[in-house]
Amino acid sequence: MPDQSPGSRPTLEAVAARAGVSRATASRVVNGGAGVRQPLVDKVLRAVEELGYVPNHAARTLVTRRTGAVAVIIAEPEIRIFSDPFFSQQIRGISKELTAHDTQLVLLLLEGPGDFGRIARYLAGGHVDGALAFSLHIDDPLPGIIRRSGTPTVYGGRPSWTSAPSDQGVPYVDADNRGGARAAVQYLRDLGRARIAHIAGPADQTSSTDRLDGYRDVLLDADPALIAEGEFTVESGARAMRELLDRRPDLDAVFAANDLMASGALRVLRERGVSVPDEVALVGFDDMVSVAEDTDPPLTTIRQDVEGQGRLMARLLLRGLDKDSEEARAPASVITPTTLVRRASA
Amino acid sequence: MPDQSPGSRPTLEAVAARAGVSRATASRVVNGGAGVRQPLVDKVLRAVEELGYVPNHAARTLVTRRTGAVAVIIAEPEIRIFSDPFFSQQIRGISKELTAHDTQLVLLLLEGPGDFGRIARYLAGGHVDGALAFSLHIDDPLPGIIRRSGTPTVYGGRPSWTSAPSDQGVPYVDADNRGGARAAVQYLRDLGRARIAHIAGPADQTSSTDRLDGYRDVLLDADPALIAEGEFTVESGARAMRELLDRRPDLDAVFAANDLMASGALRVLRERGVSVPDEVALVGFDDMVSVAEDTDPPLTTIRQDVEGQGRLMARLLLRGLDKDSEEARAPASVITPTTLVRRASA
DNA sequence: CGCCACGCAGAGAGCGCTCCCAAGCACTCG
DNA sequence: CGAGTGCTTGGGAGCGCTCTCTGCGTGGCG
Repeated sequence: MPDQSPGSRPTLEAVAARAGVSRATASRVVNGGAGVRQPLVDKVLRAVEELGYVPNHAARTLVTRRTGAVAVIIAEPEIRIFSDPFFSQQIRGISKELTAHDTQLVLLLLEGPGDFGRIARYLAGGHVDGALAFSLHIDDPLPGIIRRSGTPTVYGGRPSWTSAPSDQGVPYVDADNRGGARAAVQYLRDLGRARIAHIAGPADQTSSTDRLDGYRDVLLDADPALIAEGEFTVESGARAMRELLDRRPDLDAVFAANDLMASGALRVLRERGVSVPDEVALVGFDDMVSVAEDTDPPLTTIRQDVEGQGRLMARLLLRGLDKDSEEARAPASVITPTTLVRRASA
Repeated sequence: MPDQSPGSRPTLEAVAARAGVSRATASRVVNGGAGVRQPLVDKVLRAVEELGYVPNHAARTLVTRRTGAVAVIIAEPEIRIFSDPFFSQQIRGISKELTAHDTQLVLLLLEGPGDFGRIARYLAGGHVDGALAFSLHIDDPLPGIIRRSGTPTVYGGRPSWTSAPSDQGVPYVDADNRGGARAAVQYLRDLGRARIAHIAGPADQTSSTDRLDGYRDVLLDADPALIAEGEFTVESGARAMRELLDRRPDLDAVFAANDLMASGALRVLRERGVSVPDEVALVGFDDMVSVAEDTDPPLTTIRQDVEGQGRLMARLLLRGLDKDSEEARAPASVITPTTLVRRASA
């Protein structure tokens, strides 16, 4: 086959010459062939085949002003991205969707707090058509940078400056954290548990606060002593559980804001000889792969479709990008449903 | 008047005009300013600043034939990328190194077995200057595709068709799997264990076979019944452990080819009331974050510097790319050392 | 004081592609 | 039978940037 002729690759010009047509016609064929008569289409296609022609992306971008690439920006401190399959799954979903639309995925990981300048420059440089951004903490400088760069962006997780799920300003995709939390606590209460504690996530993330809100929705008058804060890690979950146990030894249920913390809590419970779910019922959140199912006992938890969220983000973005009417690019946010998964811990 | 009409970004032409120099001079300044007198440099820089000029990447690529981007190709079935922080860490290292060299990271996840064509087209399209590829199983079509595309590539993990670590053909970075395994088994033997079992990984990956080889290096005459195969997952580790226990109830140590399988094995051991490390000593591999330390008891394991490997891969690739002497681009492979981390399981 | 050499700036030619516009052409309709 | 209509096709002008090559100014040196 026409392997790489060492050095330069064939150009459209070459294809056109070989097919005996003009460059314009060759271009039309390569881009779908609309409005070109069949015999010519075939000829061009054959030439493409024979020459092993592949369009030069840079040249195309230069004139069309579309890069066919989307940035995925992850501005998360080292820790979480390691222990959390969350991003991997999210990215998998994004990748699926982008691939289906022939769009490339440029990964932008923030390297330290001084790295925002690079991101800003990159976005401003028009290297990508749009962006997908994650992990916004309160006061995160990223949204400002993104807005200023004018890059169409869909956020993963409700950005902190949006007030309500119905906020129309910035498009984002998020699980129904509040509703899920509500379901979890409701479930515990239906089980007859009366002193339901909550291990919350970091207060500067909306997923934490939304879940906490859900907890409070059900337990309007919850004792503050029943609430402890962790950082979404196993260790912090263990610590929070100890606090809780010390403050309210009489608690009979725990709703942890994620499975990692739930598993930490579980360990502490076991250490202290508290039986789960008999003495204390435990519910997590996320249905995290290779965590929720692998604890002992397996975790009852709230499942969210992380990969689906990734797909959705990409879809929303691409839709906004496709809109030829530049104005109509205001995709609405989407809240994805959660479901309670019953296992043995509650 | 030399303002940006909202929509189109300023070009070099505009900068040059504003600075009162030619486009060529402006270009020189933007690219380092070598051979341009100071006053002019300043003028151009000021113009850049005032106009908010950012070079158009596509135009630059078109003429320089360098994209300033590198592809990271992950051809792994869904499962592992989710449960395994391996890739995340590796990518973190890669990202660090690439960022330091102002190079972008394009993530190429293989979506299903039919997706190789896309990868091939992408590489052939010259979208990237080089590639970093992972997870090659035996008979993986990827290497062929990559080779044919002529894309300079560094592999992560020893590709199966290389025979020895000293193989000079394809540059790769890998941990000293064999040496690490040797150390693990040696350690168990020094502990006085006589019937050391091994839970191996999938036979079609070199990391598995290399670790198995290391095991055999120490236990030259190991009973085949002491070896079971898993798939690097918790569940498969548990299954393998059951097999092993059924076949050789007298075993007094287990070396698992990764921590995930070790943790699965641990669960089974606990279920069967076998005490670890007293009755059976257990050693894992990888020192996987939020696994090795979080099991009960914590895992003694072989640590490898995954992030460092990622950095190394990127560095090797970039070095090969930088070499202006096109011929000299044959970076050697690197084997990174492993260390034994003593915890409670052995 | 004049000539040569060298350093620095500008002009211009593309890189490969898309897309506008006009030319060509077969048909149809009046 | 001529003009009109609608498709195809080709020509050509750039997209924004780099880079070679030329030209000019200046300084050094004979």
